[in-house]
Amino acid sequence: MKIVSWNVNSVRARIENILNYIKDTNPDILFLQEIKTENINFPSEAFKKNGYNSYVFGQKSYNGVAFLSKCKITNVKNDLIKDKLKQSRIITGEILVNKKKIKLINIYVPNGNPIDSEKYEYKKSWLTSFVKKIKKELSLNPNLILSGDFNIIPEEIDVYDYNRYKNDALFKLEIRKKFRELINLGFNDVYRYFNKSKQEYTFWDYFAGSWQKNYGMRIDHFLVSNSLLENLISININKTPRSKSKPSDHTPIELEIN
DNA sequence: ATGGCTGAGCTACTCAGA
Repeated sequence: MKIVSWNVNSVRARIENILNYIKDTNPDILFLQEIKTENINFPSEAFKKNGYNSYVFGQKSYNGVAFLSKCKITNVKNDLIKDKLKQSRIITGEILVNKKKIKLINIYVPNGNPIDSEKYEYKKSWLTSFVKKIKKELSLNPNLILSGDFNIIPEEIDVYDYNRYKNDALFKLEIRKKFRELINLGFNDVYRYFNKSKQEYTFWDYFAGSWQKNYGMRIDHFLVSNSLLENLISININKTPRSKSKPSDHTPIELEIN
């Protein structure tokens, strides 16, 4: 089973890119972030024609997350944590794989820049609530797949020049510590599990030729709980969509499990 | 290099992204 996470930076502006990607790679489930639209304007019909059900937690203009899935996702919810600003950043659901009930958690973590603003405080408190909730979730169901745009660069190797990001909300130590807290609850950063020292990215800025110069960062992640380690087959950052015309600034990360 | 693009909402421009 192939599960993909992709921050599409507007589902409506990206519809052609997404449909082309789906036809090329044939994933079973997609976790989308930054769909930037309300539920009513989500292009569910276009996805339905291509064999996918849509499960949407939208918001006007900003944020918004969704699942696309060939199979049914059950128990879909938007209320995993209480979001202080009522932004659409989490959607969860359940699937059955080889008799294992797996909970899917799709997230779009606040960016948090600039660090001397309320936005940074929001990111910190959001992550604190989230880590706390995930600890509880793990005690209820040990089989968790947690993925999305974390807006966290885990380590120095995960960005083209970490010195430039020391005081950035994506790389500040107290933010990276939140990521480590999650891992320490009993998760694996799947990309790093398979690639101990490889340097690859999932995001490149639109400006200053960042893509051409490979000035990127790895901020989109798949975390799976320890109980699912035996089910992992592979993980791949697929850079092709970022090279296309009118791309998202993020590219998909693809997980294969059995 | 704290923005050089890009998208949404809306029709001139701000806000947000990372």
